[in-house]
Amino acid sequence: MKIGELAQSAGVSVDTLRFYEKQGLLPAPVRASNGYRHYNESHLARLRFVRSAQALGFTLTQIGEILPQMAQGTFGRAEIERRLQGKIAEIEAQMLTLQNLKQQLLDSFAQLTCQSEVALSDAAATLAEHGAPKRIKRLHGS
Amino acid sequence: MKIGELAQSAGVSVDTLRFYEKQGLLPAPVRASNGYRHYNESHLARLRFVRSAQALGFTLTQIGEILPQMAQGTFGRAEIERRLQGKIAEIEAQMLTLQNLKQQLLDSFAQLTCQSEVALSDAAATLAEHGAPKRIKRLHGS
DNA sequence: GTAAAGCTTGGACTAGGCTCCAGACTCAAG
DNA sequence: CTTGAGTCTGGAGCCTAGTCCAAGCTTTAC
Repeated sequence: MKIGELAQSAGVSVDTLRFYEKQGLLPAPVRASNGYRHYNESHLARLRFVRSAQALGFTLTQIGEILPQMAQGTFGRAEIERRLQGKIAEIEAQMLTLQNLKQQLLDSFAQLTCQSEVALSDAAATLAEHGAPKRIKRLHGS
Repeated sequence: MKIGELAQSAGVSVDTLRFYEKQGLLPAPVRASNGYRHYNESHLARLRFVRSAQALGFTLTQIGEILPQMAQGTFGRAEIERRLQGKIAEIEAQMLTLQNLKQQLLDSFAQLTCQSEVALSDAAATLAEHGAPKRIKRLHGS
């Protein structure tokens, strides 16, 4: 399998594949005499794992930490459990933040419909004084 | 008001103020003969508005679009309403994504406790096939 | 008088995950 | 043979919202 074919199979770009290789997320494949990378099924499986873990909210860095442990087999049930729990807690915290944010927007909206034209400004000012959420921790990239 | 005083009043760093000025979020203040910036109350008000809008989930870019319209007075109730609605919709979409993500993690977890040691991998693979959330749109910066 | 704190500038740097580029090579189709 | 698509490399650039730095000025406090 050449790089374009693997990219196609997995739904990623060839740039992404070379990037993953550089990052150590994908093992360097054998090279044909022309220098072209040649991948096999195990690369596809690995790539799918990386993308899936990413979909589960893990960052590439975290995935990079998980991978060698999995390969060594030292990655037991307890460890997986711990990581999943941690990720769930992260998500719950984010949901709470969003819930607050939404409520505050709804409040602004309520003020707006029954008050004045500068309600956004007012609501925002009020919000700022009474302590708004500072920032939302990003789960993974943009 | 010198830059440090404004920063103090608004609870931001002087670096942030210079950054906002460069970005056009804060009008350039008059300079004293020594080159120092001198701010007035309107700068503080503007700054508070920027921070508040940010707290409401708007990005600096979005705030930069809102500001000139507000200054012109062409920014009526309908427009504010529209933007708040849009932001609420964004948040709801994010919450839904997080809800799905959490459910999928819980599923992985369930599989894990009653199946095998490679459950994460399995769960992830399953997730990938059945359509995982691709990415979470960031509400605002890290 | 001297030291510390504050102000000025431009520019580099951060994280995360890619994306794009130039210039050179290889391969497949017509 | 030519053309176009695919591949190679290293490195730069993008995005957000700042933060940090150096080198040099000014102001304030003692």
